Amino acid sequence: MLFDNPLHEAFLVRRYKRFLADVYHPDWADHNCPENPLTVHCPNTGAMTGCAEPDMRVWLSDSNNPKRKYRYTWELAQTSTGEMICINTQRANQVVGEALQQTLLPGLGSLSELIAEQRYGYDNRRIDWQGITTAQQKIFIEVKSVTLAEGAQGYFPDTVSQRASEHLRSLITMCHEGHRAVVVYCVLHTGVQQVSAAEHCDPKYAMVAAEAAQQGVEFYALRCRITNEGIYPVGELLVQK
DNA sequence: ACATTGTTTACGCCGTTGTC
DNA sequence: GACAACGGCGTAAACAATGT
Repeated sequence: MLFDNPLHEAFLVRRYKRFLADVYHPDWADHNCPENPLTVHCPNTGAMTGCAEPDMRVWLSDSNNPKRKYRYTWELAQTSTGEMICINTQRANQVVGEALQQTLLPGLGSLSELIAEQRYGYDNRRIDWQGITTAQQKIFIEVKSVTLAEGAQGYFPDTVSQRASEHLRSLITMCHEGHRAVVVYCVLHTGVQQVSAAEHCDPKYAMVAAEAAQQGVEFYALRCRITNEGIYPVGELLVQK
């Protein structure tokens, strides 16, 4: 996934009201200090634990859309140790889509008829990706973006997420109905070498994840290269049980 | 039109208080 | 005693910006 234009560097002042963040850059005439910030759109409704610390170096995309209230979109953040994090949750689905097309997750095999955001089942829930395996079996893929790191260990979720547990329940149902059901942790933090369910953030999710694995739901993690020019799927990472 | 999700505002209900 | 007014509490709706 290539950004339309090179991203603009800035520094974070604060993130607030879910969708907003204030940033500045010493070189910008109109917004050169934290006291006189530029407000940008924050496309992440989650907790963003460790991704939104004051003074973090961040990168913005320019929508070039005159209809938007806030022209710039916050895409990346850099930790104090230089690791890159993508905070735009929409990117995860795109990058996983590319990974599926490139067969970068060997365990899934080569998939055909990939459809995004398809509705499924009695609860009419949206599933991130749906496809057909080489064995002509239906496969459903739920993408979860991993941005929380403690050292090289990545975790999902970064806060209690009832929704995430509900998604796992849906996947378990899909397994029972004879389909393949998969979670792909899209690792959007370059410091992460392995991924596991975050028992310390959401014990219930960890429990349901273990149950899902038992019931046949498959778990994969995707490593990504993240630069201010694009986000590229690289290959598989270990998911710890 | 719907989704994202935590916060804020609005509102309905209940029990207490004050007044006639 | 009857009823309005009010505070507290819990729930529901609105809100923030954008993309699909």
